[in-house]
Amino acid sequence: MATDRNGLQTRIERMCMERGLKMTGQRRVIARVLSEAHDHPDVEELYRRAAALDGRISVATVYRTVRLLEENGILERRDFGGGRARYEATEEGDHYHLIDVESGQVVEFTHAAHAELLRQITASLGFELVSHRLELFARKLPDVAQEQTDHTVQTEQKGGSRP
Amino acid sequence: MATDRNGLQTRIERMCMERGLKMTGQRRVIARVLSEAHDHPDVEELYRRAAALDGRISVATVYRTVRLLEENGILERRDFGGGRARYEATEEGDHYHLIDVESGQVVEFTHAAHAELLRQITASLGFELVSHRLELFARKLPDVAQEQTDHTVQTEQKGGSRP
DNA sequence: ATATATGCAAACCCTTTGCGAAATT
DNA sequence: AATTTCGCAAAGGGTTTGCATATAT
Repeated sequence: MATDRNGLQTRIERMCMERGLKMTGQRRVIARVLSEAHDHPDVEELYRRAAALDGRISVATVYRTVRLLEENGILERRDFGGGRARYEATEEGDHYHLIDVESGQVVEFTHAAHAELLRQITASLGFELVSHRLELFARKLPDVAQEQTDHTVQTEQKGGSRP
Repeated sequence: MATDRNGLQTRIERMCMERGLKMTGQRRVIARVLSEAHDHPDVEELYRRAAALDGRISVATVYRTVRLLEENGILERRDFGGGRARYEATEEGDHYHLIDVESGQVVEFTHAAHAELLRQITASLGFELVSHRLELFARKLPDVAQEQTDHTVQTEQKGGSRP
């Protein structure tokens, strides 16, 4: 039964097997990279990390795997501007992204009321909300002590982009 | 002084001249096409419409012009999914887009409170909002009589796409 | 007259794909 | 053993660009 070289299954590998996906060595490595990623890597970066673990992986396979996982609801594709798609594991809690226009840093935040608000707007237009996209492009303010709100803050160091 | 064949300046042509942009024949045609467009055409569509008016226009010029106008705040680039950028003239009133996932139809709506809400969220994260992106992907509901809200509704027939 | 814009076609970038070889169930 | 996946390199689709020519100011 598929386990990695440490005898441990990553969360994403488990999800793959639950869906009956064939687990090849490459997929296991990519699954591990994704499970350990706490940022929003693009394909090239995933490839770099995967290749560092295994070497026998091609970019084509990363593209194919990423697509497969997205189709299976395991991964989510994001577009933060900049031409390339970026990926993150599907999480339970909906969250949004703020992109620092200067550094490219991505900050995740939640806003529980938002989804409901969008659902209402959609309904008032005679539609049923299927999905939505919300990205904030912002610039860091001089560091004034901030009050803590209900927003979850999570910081990430990553490449630049423009709206 | 630059006028089109009818002796009339389009709104966008006027904006170009205000910004001191050199007005070539091609730009005038593209400006006219954009001024008359009430939808969100992609470059290929703009090219088609421009070529219908003039013929001596290349796609490269449309790309260059569209980029120039965007850099000058005259045009706004949109991404409704589907790989190609789509454009619309910069308007005073901020509005958002709902894309019908089945027909590709784009519905514009306004939501005054939204921008302010996003500004607050951004501030609470220690940032200053520069710009934002919000798109709703939705499916048309069976036609129940809808109450009219403050949302401005404007309908458009246009090519498909997927979130 | 000078600087800028255009057309054309080649180049680019990210992503997808055809094919024979390799690996999984 | 049958089927799916992989690696490679070539192809695709949207967008950009180098260069010689044409055009606006």
